[in-house]
Formats: sequence, C-alpha cells, structure tokens
Amino acid sequence: MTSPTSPVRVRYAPSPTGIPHIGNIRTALFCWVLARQTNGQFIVRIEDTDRSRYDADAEKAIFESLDWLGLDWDEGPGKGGPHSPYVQSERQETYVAAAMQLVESGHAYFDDTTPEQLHALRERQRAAKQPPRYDGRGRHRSPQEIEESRQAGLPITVRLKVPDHGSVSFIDAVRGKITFELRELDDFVILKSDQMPTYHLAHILDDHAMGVTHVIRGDEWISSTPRHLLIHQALGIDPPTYVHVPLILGKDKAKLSKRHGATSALEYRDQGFLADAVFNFMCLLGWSPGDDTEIMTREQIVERFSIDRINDSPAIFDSEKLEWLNGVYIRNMDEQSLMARLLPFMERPEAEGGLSDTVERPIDRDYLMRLLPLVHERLKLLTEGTETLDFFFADNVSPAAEDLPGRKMDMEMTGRALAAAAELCRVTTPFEPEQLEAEYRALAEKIEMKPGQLFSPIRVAITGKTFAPPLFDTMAAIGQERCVARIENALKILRSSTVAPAEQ
RNA sequence: GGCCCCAUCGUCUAGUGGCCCAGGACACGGCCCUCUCAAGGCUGAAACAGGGGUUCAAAUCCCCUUGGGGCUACCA
Repeated sequence: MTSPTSPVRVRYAPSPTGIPHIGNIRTALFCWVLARQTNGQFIVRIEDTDRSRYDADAEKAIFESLDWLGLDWDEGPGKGGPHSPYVQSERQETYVAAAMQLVESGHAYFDDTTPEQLHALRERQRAAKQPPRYDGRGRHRSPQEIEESRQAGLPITVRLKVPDHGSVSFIDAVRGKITFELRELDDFVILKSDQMPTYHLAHILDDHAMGVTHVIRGDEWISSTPRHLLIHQALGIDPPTYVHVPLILGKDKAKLSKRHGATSALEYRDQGFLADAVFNFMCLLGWSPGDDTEIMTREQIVERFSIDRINDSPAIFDSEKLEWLNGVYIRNMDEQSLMARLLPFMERPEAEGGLSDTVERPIDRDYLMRLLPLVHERLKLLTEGTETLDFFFADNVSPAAEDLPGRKMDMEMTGRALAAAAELCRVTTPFEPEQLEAEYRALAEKIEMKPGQLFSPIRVAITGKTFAPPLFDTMAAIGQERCVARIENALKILRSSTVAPAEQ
C-alpha cells in the first residue's frame, strides 16, 4: 500500500463526550498532515449521536485543542463547507431515511426487543458459556407485531441483517489484509430507539456524502470494520481506504487514561509546552521519517509524512522526551517570541504559578528582555519562567542559612566571604559583568578562597537559590543597591542562625 | 471465553533476507568544559519475547507458544 499522492479528503470525527486525549488528537494530526501534503481537505465533524453522553465542555476542548496545535480545518463547524452541517445531530433525517431504505431493501429490519430482554439473553448465554450475542429474533417479527409494540410504546430499533456465513476482508493501509468471519458477528443496531443512528451507520453515510477518501482512525476500530463493510455493501457504495493507526498507551502500557497524568493536549499547553514541540513529538509517535531526523518543522513533516511509514505497534507516551524536545524548541526561539510565550505564564496570579502578586503587572518588558538571555537555554517549560526569574523581580530574597556555605566552607568562612563581598559590592564601578567578575576573582585570591567558594554564598545571597544563571550577569541585572542589600541580608541570616552548616 | 491487532535497548524508533555480534534519540552512568544550574562535547551500560521451520544466509519470511492491547452496547 502506498501513500496517496492525489488530494485526499480526510476527517477528524470526534465525539464530544470527553476531553480529546493525545492519541485521539494524534489521529487528527495525521489527517491534517496528509491533507496538507496532498493538497486535499481536512474536515472536522462532530459525532454527537449519543445524546446522553454529550458534554459541551468536551466539544469546546476539541476545537481548542485543534486551534492550539494549529490544525486548521477546511470544512467543519464554524467554517462551513459544501456538505454542511458538520454536526451529526443536525443530520438526523439522513440517517433515518437511510435506515428505512435498508429496511425496505431487506438489508435491515425493525426490532422490538427491549433492553431488559437483551440483558436476559446475554445472561443466559453467559451461563451456558456461550458468547454473548444477539440471536436475530427480530428477523421473525411481522410488521403487525412491530406496529403493536410501537403502539404499546416499546422501543424500536433497526438492525442490520448479517449473513450467517461467509467472510469480509479489507486492505488496511498500514496492516495489509484483514479478514473476519461473518458468523462471528450478530445483527447489530444501526438506528437506536431514539431515532438517532449508531456510529456505524452515521459515519458511513457522512463519510460517503462528504467524499471522504481515507478513514484514519485508531486501532480500536479494526474490530468493527466488518460491520462498516457490510453497511457499505447494503447501501451499494464503495468503502474508503482504511488507515488504522496504533494506539498511544500510558507508561504502564494500558490505554491512556486519567491516572497517567496529563492525557489531553490542553493539559500540555497549560504545563508550558509549545504547540510546535507537541506537534513534532506526536508525529514521532507511530511514525518516523525513516532516518535519524527527529526535529522537524511542520513543513518538513508535511513534506516527509507517509502512510507507508506508520507503525504497526502501539507507542507509549514518554513525557520526559517531550520535555527535552520542548527545551530544544525553546532554545531555537528568538528572545522576542520567547518573551511573548513566557509573559502569559508569568503574569498569572501568584496562586496559579505566576510571579509574586507584589510584582506590578504588566511586567516590565524591557527588564524581562534583558534577563532572558541569562535563562533562555535553561528553560524546558514555559511555566519555568516564574521560578527561574522570580528573584530578579523581588525586592529581596531570604535564603536559608544552610544554603549559604559553598563546598568545604564552614560558617566562619562563609561569613568572611559575604562580608568581603558586601564591601566590594558597594564600591565596584562600573557595575557590569566583566568588571564584577574581574574584581571578585581578585577578591577571592586576596582572601585566599577558591573563586567557586567565594561565589557560592554570593549566589545564594543574591538569588535565594543554590543554582541560578551566571552570577555576575545576574548581579548586574539586579543592580548594585539591591545586591548590597541582599548580601547584607544574607550575612544577617547567617549570623542569627545557630544551626551548623549542612555537610557539603 | 470468542474474534482481531501487535511484539527490536526502560521509552520513542531505524532496520523490508546478506551492509547488523543491530544504528539514532530521550532517560541513566562516567569524563571534559565550568562560579552553581543548564547547554555543549566525548564516552559507557542497555534490545531482536521463546521455540520450531524455510534458506547457503533471518531482527527481517512461515508456524506454534507466550505476553500485551482492542472489540464482543440501543458508546463512540
């Protein structure tokens, strides 16, 4: 099976019953890429035929996820198109009409078996160690009997007549030929008693009406594909090309679910991942360009993508690797764009992960621009802006006394270092990185300490942390006055502490 | 239980009969660089699930076993 070169029409057809997770969105992404590559159309269609499970928030999240990842659609909700509407609940008459047509042509029939009866049937089968399946009893109901049930208010469904022998096969674009024995299938429902179609009927009608050429969907649909083939036959239409993509699993190799932590694209957005990085990463789950290339722009992916190279086996979502990739993307960004991305996270309320509420909003752009080069290559997530830059914005910091001593330093030595540092800090001019470094290195020599030893307590005094951007750039950015105050403050903290320094 | 799908380092993967005593990336260990943390460079450990075939030759083809997953709804 080769990858298409002529324009494809592909669709992403989510059901608004839950926030779309990574695996689901990855399918949308494959669709989008293929559509862009072949100059085809990417269609979005909402499959909301299950009215009891409909969730408006989920529907919102679907569009938000697509927007965030930049998966723009050519036809669909909010966009329109030649096959409107793109919401199944608004296409109900089509499905009902098709179901009636199938009944008339003898491919389907009305069934008045109640859910209770169905349940009882399955219980009996289970008890007899038989596979639970519908026994086709509705096939023998007369129109009169059905009408009586209808009058009595019993639920009526439409079921497809499945031949009891023979087999169906199809060529899956990623797996090759797959065959199913028809006797394994029972007569399944195509129109529910609320006059809504099941997925099986609805998607086929829509895909056909919308001219969908390739159905790209998760692996879990392979088992119901024979049903879909049967419906196509009954309707006298040709099935599309099926492309069943492998699932994305959680760390424990189980289907992705809530307990795996972040599972939706939106959660990754909120955790500070870049859409481009997530896009890139998701493409690599279940697909590879065939060489060692991993970092690719959308354009490169669009150019290189191929159905032939979609993997057969499921992938586990490794968020550690995503973090690395996100860091790569951040490092490749220019400072202006980085600032634009960082700002929304840093300007959130403190309680939501932003800078201290005492820091004035909007944040001083010029100052932030000056700081970014110091932390740029250290960031892996956009949410880290706050924690790596907070001390630049704070009036003062309060380091823990036990953090102040550097390697192989006791309290006395630390005190001497800080005292000398404070003194020098007051007089250094100009207060610039090169000047500071030169003078502090000289100071270290003068008080007979290794540069690293002298710098450690200063760093902690200035930043409140044991790790930070390069010290002298940091000091220069913070300014002489605040630096002096912080070193003196640290000295005070050190002297008032009675605890021994922690073993280094 | 039945049916279907899947199976290369911990993870993502390259590999489509000889180029593979299996390559890359993340993570992990070591070294270098170094004012800390990163970044970067070098380097190490780490896999063809098992068993049968086919073949001069198999990670690659076939069969079985095992393991994982999915489906078996008036959910999608």
